[in-house]
Amino acid sequence: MATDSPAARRMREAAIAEFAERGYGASSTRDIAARIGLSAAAMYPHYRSKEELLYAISVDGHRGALEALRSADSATDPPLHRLKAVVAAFAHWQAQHTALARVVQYEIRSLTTAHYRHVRQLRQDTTAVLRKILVAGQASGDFDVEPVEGILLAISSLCVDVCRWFPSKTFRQPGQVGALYADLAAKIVGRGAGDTTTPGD
Amino acid sequence: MATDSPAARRMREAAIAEFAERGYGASSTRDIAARIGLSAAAMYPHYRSKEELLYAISVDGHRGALEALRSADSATDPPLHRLKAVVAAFAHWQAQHTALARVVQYEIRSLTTAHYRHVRQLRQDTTAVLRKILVAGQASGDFDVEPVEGILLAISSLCVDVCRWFPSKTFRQPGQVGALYADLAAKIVGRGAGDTTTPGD
DNA sequence: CATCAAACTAAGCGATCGCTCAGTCGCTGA
DNA sequence: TCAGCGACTGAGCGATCGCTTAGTTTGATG
Repeated sequence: MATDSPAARRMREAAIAEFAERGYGASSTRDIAARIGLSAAAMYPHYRSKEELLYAISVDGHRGALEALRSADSATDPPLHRLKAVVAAFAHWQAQHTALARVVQYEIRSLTTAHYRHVRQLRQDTTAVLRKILVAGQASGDFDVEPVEGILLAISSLCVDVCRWFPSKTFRQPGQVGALYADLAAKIVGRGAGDTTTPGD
Repeated sequence: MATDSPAARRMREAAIAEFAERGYGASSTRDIAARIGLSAAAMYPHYRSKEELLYAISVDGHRGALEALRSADSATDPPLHRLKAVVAAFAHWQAQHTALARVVQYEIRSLTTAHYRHVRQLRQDTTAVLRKILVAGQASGDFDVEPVEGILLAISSLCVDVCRWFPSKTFRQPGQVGALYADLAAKIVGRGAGDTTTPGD
């Protein structure tokens, strides 16, 4: 399907807003189409079904987040610098793309099993970026991250959950969240008093 | 309405399972009733509407979590001990009541504005339990939690998000999560090497 | 200008939604 | 014993759901 045409893109944007606001199950294809002034049937030249629209959004979102993490990382930097950069980028992305992130995080249960499997792979790729850094830091002695999988889970969880509450009364700018979370991650891995510079913010 | 009768309770349990699995908007009153072998109309002697059923569940859940935090706290203990106890209880509750917690955290958008306001108060009460401890620890010099609202948000967020991923491959028991998160909270407030005992696990 | 493909609409399909209503059933207190 | 009441059912209301179909419009291509 031609999911890269301007109309298809606008449909996705409308659907992101609708899905984030009401949830996939409570959103109607009529309301989504109406947001951009089209009739209910206008979706079907671009997406085979409502679920395929969700799938396209979900893949887009997961790829975007993964790309944000990867481009924030630089394997030659010291572990703490890498960790802070990647955590800041992750939290920043979730805050920057709140609506999309909510769809990405909360609506995956509505995907077909085949589509879910693809998306799950992208999620694992994302986690892997952080895991590599933690393992490297543990090996070099820069981090104290035992148990690694637990710390990894917690740091990921922290970043992912940003999309649930952002923006708050005290946090309105994605950069604020990125900076705070980079510092928190540093504290968690046992180097709170170390490098206090946060790349990317 | 007689929302404390055995039938009403069973309806809530069925609805929790359904709402957690599919989301409020995608759940039907027929499917909920069918879970306990009743007809679609059997809900209405107990709840005026589907939304009131969600509201009853939401209030129940928020009260339960709040009570778990409060009964884990003891104002005479040292701040670090209090923090670890309350964080452990919070994370433990989210893990123990995954389905209920998901409804509580993700479906509040489907409440009427009046019902939402009530529930929001309960949420603020819950946050207040943690805030008191952080402020006390900051005042006594036990904690380094600047900015307080940021640290508070992060610790709360960490606990709340447990319901999204629990159980995972490496974390199957609520006590595990409680213990890990108590240690993380201690590291975050700047006393990772201090008291290593975690009450309540 | 004629042709064709793709985007889009109006209408409507069958299914399902939340909810109502008339009536049945079984329990309870006088 | 029996009137009354609340829980519950089966049928069904009007509305809305995802999606299909037939037909119109538009813009690019020969």
